Amino acid sequence: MWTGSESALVDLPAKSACTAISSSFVAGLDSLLYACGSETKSVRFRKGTDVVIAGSRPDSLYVNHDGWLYGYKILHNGGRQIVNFVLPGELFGLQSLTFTSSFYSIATVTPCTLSKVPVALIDRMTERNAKLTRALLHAAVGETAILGEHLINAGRRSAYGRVGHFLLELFVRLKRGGWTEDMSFVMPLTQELIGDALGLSPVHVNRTLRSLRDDKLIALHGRHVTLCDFAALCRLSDFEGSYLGDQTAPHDRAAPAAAAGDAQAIALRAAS
Amino acid sequence: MWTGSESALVDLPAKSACTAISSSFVAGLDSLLYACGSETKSVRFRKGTDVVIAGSRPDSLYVNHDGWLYGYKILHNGGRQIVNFVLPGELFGLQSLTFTSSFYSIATVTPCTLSKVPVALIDRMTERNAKLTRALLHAAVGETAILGEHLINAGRRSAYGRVGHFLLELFVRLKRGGWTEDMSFVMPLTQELIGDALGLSPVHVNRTLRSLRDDKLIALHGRHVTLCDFAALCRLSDFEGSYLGDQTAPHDRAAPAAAAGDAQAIALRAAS
DNA sequence: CGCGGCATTGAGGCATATCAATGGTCGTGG
DNA sequence: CCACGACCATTGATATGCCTCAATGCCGCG
Repeated sequence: MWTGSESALVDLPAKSACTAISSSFVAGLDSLLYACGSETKSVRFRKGTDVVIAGSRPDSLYVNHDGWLYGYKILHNGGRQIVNFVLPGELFGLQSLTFTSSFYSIATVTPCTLSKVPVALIDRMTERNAKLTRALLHAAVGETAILGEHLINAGRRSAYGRVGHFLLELFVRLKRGGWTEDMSFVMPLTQELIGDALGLSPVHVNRTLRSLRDDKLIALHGRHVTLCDFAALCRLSDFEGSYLGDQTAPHDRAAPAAAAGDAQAIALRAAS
Repeated sequence: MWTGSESALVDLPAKSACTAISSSFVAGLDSLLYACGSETKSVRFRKGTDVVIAGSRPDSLYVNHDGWLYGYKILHNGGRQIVNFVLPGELFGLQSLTFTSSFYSIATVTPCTLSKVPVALIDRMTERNAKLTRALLHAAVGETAILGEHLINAGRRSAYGRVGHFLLELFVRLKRGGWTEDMSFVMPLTQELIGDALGLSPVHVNRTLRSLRDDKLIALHGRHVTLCDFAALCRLSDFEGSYLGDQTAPHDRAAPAAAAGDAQAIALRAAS
């Protein structure tokens, strides 16, 4: 077992917020933030606090610069289901554009710096600015792709497959923003959180992680996760990452010069 | 057991396609269909056929007029997960706007009349028409809400709760389009399809339906489902239908004259 | 009339949940 | 610097919800 200090790991490694935002697959959003800086507030939250409460009237869309959050719902039998994690550089709260109340609570896992954009502002801008609206549309569609994959996870995969798939997805999403190092990353989640995301009990998450470790597929050192055999993990969990990346809009496909990695630049242009 | 002829049930009751479409919560789309009728093709599919194949390059967005379809994915262990059902008056294929390949196959349950709108056309229109783009955005966000609820279903509810929740959701979604009668509706699904949607085996779906029937919560007569105790069903399955309806956009909330039921008219105006 | 698809029911097995106990690590305060 | 408490990971033992296999019967259709 790894025994070094972990204090530096709870607060994620420092990175330029700018890098984190622009690497988001909804990168168009940072143009938005610049365009209306006066109405957009930067806010900080400590770890373990609720940013949005289920049932309340939502009034903002958020860009998460550097922390981890999760959206969840409590059932009346006491169970909790985590619907999605919000990683550094990703946004959340799109539902506030369409619905009059929040379905999920959103809580922080780590300390977070968030940009808070009033819905009213977004609403005003989308009336005129079709390109911004398109960027938001792509973000929403990207979210459906991720949720669909989570549904497949919970519905039809074994615990082994679920945990494997989960780690692979985190890795790919973090890699986009440069939050990985080689084949490893920092995961500030408890096994209970993982269980609530995958529909497993915390002790079974523990046993499953142990199996993955015994099978030399992953390595754990404190909060550091290393994927030792990426290909084998993909195989056992039916992971096929295209639902995460490859965010090239149809009209961009026509321009062969635009490589997949340019999605960021494209979205930037789109929201100008 | 109900023994009447079922031939009329497999082909769902005839209704004006126009009614069906405009009752969709993405009602803005029918304006689109009118606006560019020449490029939009109306197509028919027999029951049990694939409309979209997973992995292929998607080139169209579809409006489903009168049938039932489902989106699914096959895992390499042979399992199938159904991600969503497409009911009469709903649209599908939004992912083609953002991704270069389809993640799911889409198949028909019943005969279907579909309007097929080329992505290129949508793409051209969304460049200029912010209101259409907003309608699509709202459709996409609505889809995330439904998928999130399905995830909660598969992850944290018992079989009993899942089936109950599933029937309630179908009822509410069908009711929007006028496809219900009192507390009952026609459900052209096999128990195997239900199982693949909920992450259950077909035999367990059968036993669960029997329990619900024994408990006088539902009644089944052939393909007719009747909800005998709506309130009790909601309680046991944590059902709270606001994630389905209530699709009032933020800027519409400001106008108190716009009741929830006017969402249709609003979207119509929006895409004009 | 026979065949195929689907619902139904029983029996037994397995994956995962639940309950319970232990120990490690960290933060806090004396 | 040490003692304490909170939180989390870990492991064992037991319980159970759901799955799998298997057989039967119903119904519609060719």
